[in-house]
Amino acid sequence: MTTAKRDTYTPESLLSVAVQVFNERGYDGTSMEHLSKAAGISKSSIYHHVTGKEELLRRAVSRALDGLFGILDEEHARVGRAVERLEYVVRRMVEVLTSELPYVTLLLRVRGNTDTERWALERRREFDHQVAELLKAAAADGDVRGDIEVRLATRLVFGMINSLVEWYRPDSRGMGEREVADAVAQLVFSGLREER
Amino acid sequence: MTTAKRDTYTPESLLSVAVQVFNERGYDGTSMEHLSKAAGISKSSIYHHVTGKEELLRRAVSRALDGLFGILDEEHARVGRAVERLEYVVRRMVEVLTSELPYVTLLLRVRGNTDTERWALERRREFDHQVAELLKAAAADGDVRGDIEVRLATRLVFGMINSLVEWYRPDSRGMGEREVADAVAQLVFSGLREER
DNA sequence: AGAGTAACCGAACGATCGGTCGGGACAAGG
DNA sequence: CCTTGTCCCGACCGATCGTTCGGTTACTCT
Repeated sequence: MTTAKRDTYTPESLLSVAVQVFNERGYDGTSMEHLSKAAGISKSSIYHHVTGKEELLRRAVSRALDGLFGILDEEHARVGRAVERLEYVVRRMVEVLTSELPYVTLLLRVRGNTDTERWALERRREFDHQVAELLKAAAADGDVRGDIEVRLATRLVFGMINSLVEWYRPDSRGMGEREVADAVAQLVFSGLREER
Repeated sequence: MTTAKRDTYTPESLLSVAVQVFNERGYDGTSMEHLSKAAGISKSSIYHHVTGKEELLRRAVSRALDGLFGILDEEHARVGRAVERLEYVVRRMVEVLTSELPYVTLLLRVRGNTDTERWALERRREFDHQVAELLKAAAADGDVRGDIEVRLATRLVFGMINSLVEWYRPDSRGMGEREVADAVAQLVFSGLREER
């Protein structure tokens, strides 16, 4: 009944080590040798748990994409006024980025050199597109300024949110997930300027 | 007096080819073979023009950093009200990002695996710091909202601007450099919400 | 105790990595 | 003509790449 204590690797626990190294050195810059040192097992032992380097990448970006697409299935993202659904998605994106930080970080850095990477890029584009549709609906409602093109605004907002992976570290005290989500939401909707 | 026609490579012309490939495949994902195919000369010939792969990276990120730091030396970035200097820097950053797109793209993607990369990261941090000081001054003047921490706001604004390298393509008609700069400035200072 | 298997290892594979070497083609200057 | 220097090449270097293989350890179940 009780889960036996595990002092050996599972594909998942190995993944968490690998993703960390991938993010430090870059996927291409990480050798299986690097992974084996970080995991504390031999290079060949890694292949007992996963089929190879690319499977680790695939598992990682899948997890990130599942988190992001999961947002769009939530009730607050599906019903209600478009501008409010948009704000909900923006805040939830911050939450997913922070909670799944290393996996999303890896996702946002794939270049498209392999089939796995190209698939990840395609899924990302699909997600971006769905959020862009939300922004378009909010603009049609007149709740969002119409003088900035929808695609351009989407990209800039995504750029701001996605930049989280470049600097957010969960341990850095004084900057909780909630504070970041508030700041992003305020900046996105009201901008930097002092409220009039 | 007239410059002789050049049908051979110079370090600079080779650099422009190399940077393009670096940005497509990632620096670590690019081999000297890849570069030689793209340049149309043999692998060994590349070493006639540059000392190696890392020099190409160093030249590229130097060019990008020169462009960015150059902004801070300009008159409008040095004199006047802080909030206006900040807006000027933001707009000029967009201009530099677009005009030096491939070089800045490469700069924003270095991971820190080599001495060159670590130096680039250090210079980037220095630039970010100086812009953060500008934002802090604008906040002290009361021209910028005080409820978002300066460092956090700086990072988010940088995230938005730097995301340009992920999607801006100079050939895409209907989206000129000026339009992007306007959109960024409006979004940063006024946000998405319909003006009241 | 013995069988079965999950977890792991060192050694080695062919391929590719960044970089070196000696020399050939060619134009310019004498 | 011959030299000089630029630009380029194929062949090759030792090192490292991701991966495979044969085999050992150690735990589980009967």
